[in-house]
Amino acid sequence: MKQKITLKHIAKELDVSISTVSKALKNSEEISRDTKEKIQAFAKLYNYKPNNIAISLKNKRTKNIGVIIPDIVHHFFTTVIRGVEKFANSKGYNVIVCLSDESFDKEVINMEMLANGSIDGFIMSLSSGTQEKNDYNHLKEVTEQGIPLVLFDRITNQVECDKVVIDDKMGAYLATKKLIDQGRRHIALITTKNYLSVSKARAEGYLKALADNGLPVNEDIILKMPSMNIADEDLLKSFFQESKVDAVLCVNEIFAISAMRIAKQLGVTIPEDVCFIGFTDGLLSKYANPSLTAIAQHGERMGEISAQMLIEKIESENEEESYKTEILEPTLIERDSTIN
Amino acid sequence: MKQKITLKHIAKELDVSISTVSKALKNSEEISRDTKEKIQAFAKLYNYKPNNIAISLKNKRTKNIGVIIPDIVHHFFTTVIRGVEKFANSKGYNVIVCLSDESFDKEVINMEMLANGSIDGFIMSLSSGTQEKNDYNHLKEVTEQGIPLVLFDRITNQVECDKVVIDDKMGAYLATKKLIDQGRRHIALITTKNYLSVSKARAEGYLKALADNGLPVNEDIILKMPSMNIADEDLLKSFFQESKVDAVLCVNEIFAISAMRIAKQLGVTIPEDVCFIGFTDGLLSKYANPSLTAIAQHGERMGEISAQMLIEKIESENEEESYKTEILEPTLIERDSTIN
DNA sequence: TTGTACGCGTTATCAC
DNA sequence: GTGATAACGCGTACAA
Repeated sequence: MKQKITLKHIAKELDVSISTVSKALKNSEEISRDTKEKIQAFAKLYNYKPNNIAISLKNKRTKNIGVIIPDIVHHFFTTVIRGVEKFANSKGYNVIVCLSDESFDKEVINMEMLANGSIDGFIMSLSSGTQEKNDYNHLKEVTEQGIPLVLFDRITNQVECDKVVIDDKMGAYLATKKLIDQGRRHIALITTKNYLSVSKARAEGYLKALADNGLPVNEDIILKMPSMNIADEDLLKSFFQESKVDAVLCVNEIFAISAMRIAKQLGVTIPEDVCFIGFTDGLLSKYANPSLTAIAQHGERMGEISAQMLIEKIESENEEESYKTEILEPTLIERDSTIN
Repeated sequence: MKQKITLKHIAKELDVSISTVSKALKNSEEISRDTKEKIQAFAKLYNYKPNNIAISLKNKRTKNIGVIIPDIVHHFFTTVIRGVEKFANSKGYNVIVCLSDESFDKEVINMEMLANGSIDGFIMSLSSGTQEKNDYNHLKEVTEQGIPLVLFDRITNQVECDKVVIDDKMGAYLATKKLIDQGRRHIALITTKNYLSVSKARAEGYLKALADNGLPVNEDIILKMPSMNIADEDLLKSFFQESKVDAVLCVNEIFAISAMRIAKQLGVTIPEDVCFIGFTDGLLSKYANPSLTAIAQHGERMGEISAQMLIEKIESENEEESYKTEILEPTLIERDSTIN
């Protein structure tokens, strides 16, 4: 096992001082060509690489960014990570991923763990637990310490920081509008209990589209699921049995896929009898049968933008506190679950 | 903006020495009750937390583990990350995720980036680029430096380290056997060019099952896709048009879903005309229509085991080099794409 | 041209 | 009971 080599080792071996070695390796003009060549050759031979930790301690820069997300099975979050990783890597940063598992406590623990010097900044999306509890002190503490923070997708306006979202309201509006334009009049909304910022915004868009087109709101066809990750199939079944609907808008693709399946089991023809549109244009939407018309959230782009905003903040000298909120436009991807 | 507070600050503020503060905060017996209380109260008030980086430098332990995977859109890898994160977190470790993007070069860069002190050990799955190139020097260098490494799923026996895999051969065997038992005789295999270790093992299982049951191998119904991430639909189409098959085994679920769709478009009834089985029991398999019989790879479990093996190595004092290979048993999850 | 000294934040050892 | 010192690995201002 060949030990990791340090400046000190090289210095001793070549009988020069540590600082000479340090300078030589940075090609400093102060050092003679001879010694530089000697040292550089030696360093290369033994594959010297500076120790990141020491450099971090010195510079107070870790070149790490912390990403805290509620869950990693949601395809959307995966694409965001990808975007973050891509941009961050291109700027020489590593990505530390922590999962809050939708829990307030885990979110707090993860943040504290990373905030003690492990990272230069945070990119995060709030856990449902946090949004439900409506407690953002852990975020505030972090920003007060001067650690840059970018919130994406599930955000709060109770914390001052950079934010990246898609226009969820507009997305829902577009989708609902499309359904209305196709002559649908009984449009259901399948969502979560609405403490989630995104669910709320999506419901607003849905309601506004109805209102703008003179359609009444029917609370009976607004279905609220207990969990964001899995659809309650019994609920769906009784829903489709009892309600007369001709279109369904879902706040995520798992709900949409599950709803389509239950509907088909009950003899519904898609899209003729009932049209479906889901949020998040993920793999499931693409490969569903029929394929699902979806509102794309552009996760990868969101990740890239978040990373870019964060790194700019990290690397900017001036401490003027100005925060931006970037709003991305959602896109409707039309597939076979609606009529073209 | 309240700056991060250090031992030095506390020491100056309370007019004691740094070492006294350090000891007091660790509740050392050496320090008088009075000073301890004073210091602890002050530290708590200003929310003192030791700086991770400084501790890392001192202990030569970062409490970070590096995970390098080819891609994050494959559901399987996501579940592995989850397992790793779960176990690692419970032991106080953070997870740094890097994506090699199936590229040898990126894999090397990521490894080098992390190997210089940022992490205590690696968990990784080889990129296809690396397996194709068959060059594992970057792995060897890392292990020679004494950095523990656990390979999972896509492994190589050219590097000595801990490994975690499922028995891919057995999985393919089980699946093929099941199809044969159902009376299928023309069983296709949809795979990748077989430099990928897993594809190779799966092909072996498939071939062995055929041989054990006296069935001939028909090279014409072994279809090799150019990419692991996306199925070439034209290839699939001409394949189903030209070949007479009554069952299909796919090395991943994207191939399986795509194949099912194309087959259906061509008027095939599933599972009566053709049965389908796919590797990786992911969301797509579960939500497909018909739902896909799948070979579960137990990604989360694999992640947990990898993390456990790695952390044991990291924290073990003795340097005896003994490496284990953990082989998990695959499970066949029966759904509607095969006859029950 | 090279070397010394110091600091980043922490802990451990030893001296007072 | 408290404090000074060295060390982890590196970079740099300053001295020689």
